[in-house]
Amino acid sequence: MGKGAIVTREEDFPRWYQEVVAGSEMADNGPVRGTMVIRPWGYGIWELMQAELDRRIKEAGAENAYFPLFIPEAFLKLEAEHVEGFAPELAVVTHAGGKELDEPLVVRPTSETVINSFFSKWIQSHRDLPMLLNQWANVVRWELRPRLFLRTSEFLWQEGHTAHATEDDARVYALRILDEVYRSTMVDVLAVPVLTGHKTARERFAGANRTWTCEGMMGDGKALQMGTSHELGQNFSVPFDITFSNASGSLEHVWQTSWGVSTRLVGALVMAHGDDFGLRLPPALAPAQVVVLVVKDSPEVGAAAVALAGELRSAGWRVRLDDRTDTSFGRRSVDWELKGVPVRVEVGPRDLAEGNVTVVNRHRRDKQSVPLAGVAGSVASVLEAAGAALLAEASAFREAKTADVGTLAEAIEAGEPGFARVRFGALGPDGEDRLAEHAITVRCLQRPDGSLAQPGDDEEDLVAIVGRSY
RNA sequence: CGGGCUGUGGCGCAGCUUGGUUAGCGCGCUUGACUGGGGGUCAAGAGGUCCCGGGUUCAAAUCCCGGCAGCCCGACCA
Repeated sequence: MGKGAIVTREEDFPRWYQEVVAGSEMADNGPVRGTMVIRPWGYGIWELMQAELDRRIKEAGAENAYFPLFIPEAFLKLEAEHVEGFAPELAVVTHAGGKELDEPLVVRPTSETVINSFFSKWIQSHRDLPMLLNQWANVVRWELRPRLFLRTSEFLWQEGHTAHATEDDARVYALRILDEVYRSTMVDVLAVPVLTGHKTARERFAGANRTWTCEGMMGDGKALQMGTSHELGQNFSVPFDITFSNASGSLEHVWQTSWGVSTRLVGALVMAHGDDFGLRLPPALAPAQVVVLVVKDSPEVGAAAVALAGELRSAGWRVRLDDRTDTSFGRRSVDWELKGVPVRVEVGPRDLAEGNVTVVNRHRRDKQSVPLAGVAGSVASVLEAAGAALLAEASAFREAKTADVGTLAEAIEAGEPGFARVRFGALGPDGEDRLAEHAITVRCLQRPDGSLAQPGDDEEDLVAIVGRSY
């Protein structure tokens, strides 16, 4: 890969990605196409992201559990829309134990059906509600056209599944997850601004009454659905017979939600913040926040680098010491730049002779000479400002690429390179079909002020955010 | 399943129109030297069933026929 490999241009994105976070095996894994390989650096980013999500999920009251990978085919068929939505992308096991199975087993594409089969046993009384479960697992969807991280045939995710006594409870919880877990992680941790809203009937999850979504804009102006939270109504509780005795002793079906985000978020992070020189990581998600680089080997330089790394570590930062002087300095510094490490501290004989080191800010790509005693402070100020700076940059970018329009034709024009905001009713009855002819979809619906739709709202009066998507 | 396109060392490609010595180039890899403040320079070297099968020809990576594989754009989607 030469200089100027870009993530902000779609066609260069996968190659770029592979070098830093992914293996090169995705499209080259024999018959198992489009599965996922994540290199250690990328997985380190995922682990940090996962910890942030997991903490918020627990704060929202859900507990982690684990359910089977294999699902009897009959389970999926219980909910008609659900099976119809997933049928084409199912991987099915027909043989096991050396013989053909009586009933094929589906490798889970999502776990509503297995989990609900347990909910029906576990839930008896209103005292069992709400039941709030989450599972970290990998799922398989045989995608027609996989794309590294953004749409792999196998992916790691978290899927939450809940059961509530009333429709209102379920909706409130779905929205709580959307805001306090998803939006919060995306904005505050990934530093990626998102629009929240709900999907049109055409775009929503198979089996949901309402799908809430977080939509981000990537560096090429395309949208990425970064997470969803569904109100499932009683669509699963009726066929799976999940009932409870209410306070007055009569039997009712539960109201449910499900919600998930995946390793796609790693893709979102790269696509939203990457520049011509590689990844740019918000410090919260950087496996190494600072790398101390030995420019050229000498006893003084080596000792100073070790001391600095120790000092920064005890200040609480994740620090890597790079003293591999058998590799050229240029190579190593470009490596860390490509990986997106927010700060590099370069210790070389020339600076050191004057009592200085060089502190490089990856996001802004500027460097300054700093006295040894001031390094900790200088590093801290870069790291503390970096997340907000990335968020501000991405927000400004999205705003610049978003147009308010009044007609379908204008929405198509503005939706090609970015987003268009248009009154949903203005698109007309076949509006979504017309948009689709230009590979444009309604990403979400919101109230004109950007807030979430409320139960009584007339959909025609909501604003549609339209654009091209991954 | 529609619409474009491509198969040539590990990766990316040129060569094919107009057949002709030993199939080139960049990156990567190995060894050595000089280096080291931005994927450094120089030298030497390893690595090829030109996707497969058949045909035309004195001669095929190149032309013809038939296969196979893969990619991109759409439909599906966290």
